[in-house]
Amino acid sequence: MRHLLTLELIEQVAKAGSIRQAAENMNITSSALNRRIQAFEEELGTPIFERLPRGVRLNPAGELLVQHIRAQRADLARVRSQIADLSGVRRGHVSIVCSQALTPFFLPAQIAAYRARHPGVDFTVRVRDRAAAERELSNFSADLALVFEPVYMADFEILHSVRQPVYAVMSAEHPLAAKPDLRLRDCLDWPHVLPAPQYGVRYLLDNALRNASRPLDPVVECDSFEFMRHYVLYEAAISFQISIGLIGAHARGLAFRPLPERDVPAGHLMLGQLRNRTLPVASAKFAQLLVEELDKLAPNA
Amino acid sequence: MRHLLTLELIEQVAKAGSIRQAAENMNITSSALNRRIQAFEEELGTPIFERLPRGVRLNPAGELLVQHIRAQRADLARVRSQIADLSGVRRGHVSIVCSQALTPFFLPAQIAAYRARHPGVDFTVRVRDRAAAERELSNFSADLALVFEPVYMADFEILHSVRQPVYAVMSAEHPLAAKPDLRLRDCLDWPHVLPAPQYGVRYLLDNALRNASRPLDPVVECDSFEFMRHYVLYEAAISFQISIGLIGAHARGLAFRPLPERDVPAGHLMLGQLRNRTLPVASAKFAQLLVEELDKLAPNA
DNA sequence: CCAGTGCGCTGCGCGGAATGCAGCACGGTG
DNA sequence: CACCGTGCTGCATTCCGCGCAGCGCACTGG
Repeated sequence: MRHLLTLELIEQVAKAGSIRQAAENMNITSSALNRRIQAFEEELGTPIFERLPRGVRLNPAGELLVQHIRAQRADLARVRSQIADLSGVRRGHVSIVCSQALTPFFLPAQIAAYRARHPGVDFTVRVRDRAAAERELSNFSADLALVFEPVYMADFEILHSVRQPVYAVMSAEHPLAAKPDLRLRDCLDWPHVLPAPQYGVRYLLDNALRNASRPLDPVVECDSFEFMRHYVLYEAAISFQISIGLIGAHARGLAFRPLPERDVPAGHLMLGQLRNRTLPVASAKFAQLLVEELDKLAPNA
Repeated sequence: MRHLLTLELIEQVAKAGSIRQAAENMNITSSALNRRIQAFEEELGTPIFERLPRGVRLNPAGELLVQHIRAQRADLARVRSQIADLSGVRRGHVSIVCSQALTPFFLPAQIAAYRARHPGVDFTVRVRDRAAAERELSNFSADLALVFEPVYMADFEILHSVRQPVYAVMSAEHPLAAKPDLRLRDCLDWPHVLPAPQYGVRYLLDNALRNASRPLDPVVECDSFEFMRHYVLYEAAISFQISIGLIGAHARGLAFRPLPERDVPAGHLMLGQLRNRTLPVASAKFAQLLVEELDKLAPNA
């Protein structure tokens, strides 16, 4: 959009940290860019960049402005999507950021189902830990976030929430696979494979054992749940995940058993968006679909 | 703001209903304006105006776009206000639309109190009936609405609500001024002076008497509450208003007595804004002040 | 200590985009 | 039928924004 060019340039300068660098990226000369910025600051009545010896940085006013710029672009995209919607065929784009647990089964199935009804809509899916996911919402670089145990930033607006107890995951031949009343301490008798601390499952386990005599002592700590699911097939170890990522897993020789909530409280898988933002048509409809399907999955809060 | 010029022109054309007319208003030639619009439609990929023999009119896509333009301008104003707020002194503008009951006492007092603390903030106050008030919120032509018995449009977000029983208003010498247990039917024995049907007080009275044997039979129907307050000093008639507009009125020879709620249910005076909108700093702070003061006035819901 | 580097910024001359002017076709009006 | 007001377009002009080259500055590293 032509009329937002200056704003886009400002955003680029903020990202690059230098006028010359940004000018390079946008294929104009630094002088032209410099003058645009000066003209804009003149018009606004206040500088938006601090001039540093090695470049520029946004000042607080600039931070506010850049947030506005992102909101503008996102809202324009929404308007275009609504206009496209008027003319019959639904087109559009949905950008969603999610926790790893959603990648093996749930999200692919939902996106495919949605695309079967609206082939004109395409998707961007990014896997991020819970902190990064919320950051991407604030950036307007994602429309929706489907995150396990989000960190509750102020501008994360919850659209739906489902309880997700923590499951112990092991090989189907593992002795614990058949034990009645599986407890967390039983699992800790065996080598255990844990997600890195930035993940929600780990957070819940850490909390559960904060005052316990037996600390966690992972033989493998890693940031891939797929890795962990496969690892327990090679060593008689225990891993931990939430159920939504385990659908269909027993077909691959895995067993998974819920941990009692008196040992590890259930976490919450939450669908959210940036507070007060109006989503594009496609994203809003997809969010609606997700809410329905999540509700079917676990009708409790 | 330079970069929004095209958008502003589009809005002007929409308002004027003709390119030539809008061009005149904005001091450019119609050809220049015409080409800007064509270029914009080209860029957007769809027309935004219907071409009619006597001018142009927004098509649905254009309606969406104009709403976006208004939102964009309002949000930019918010950003500027927040930036101004960074630099210490609060400056800004508050645009509020209200029911007539607020004009004699409450709103002047609140605005003066706010301006005593923040002299850099100026105000626009417009008196509108409850339907028009909500329309002005949607337009972004008002930040806040303080309305008696709003019509509950979907995008009216309630910030605060206070109960406001209906009072009978009469001359201090009127026989009913001293009657214990004043009932609505007592009032109807006398000539009565009523607000026009679009006002909340009238709406409540109409509802209360829908199935009654005695219909309303106003000797004067009018759209000025000030007129009605003064009229009852000249004829031994009864009028009806809510208490917030009557503060200080007994000093002027008026008496006012609450009607029991079994006769006329209390209405609600509501402070609201456009749903999901982030208000400029000054407006948000003023809204906060209003909430506190309304709450002091009547701590019940 | 002093070139070297990368930065923001500015004077200058040019090219293209936006403007204004005049005029076209069209449709409703009286 | 003439007449008006509309959206739209060809053409000359103007002027805004661009790239080029170069300045002064602050930091860096040999």
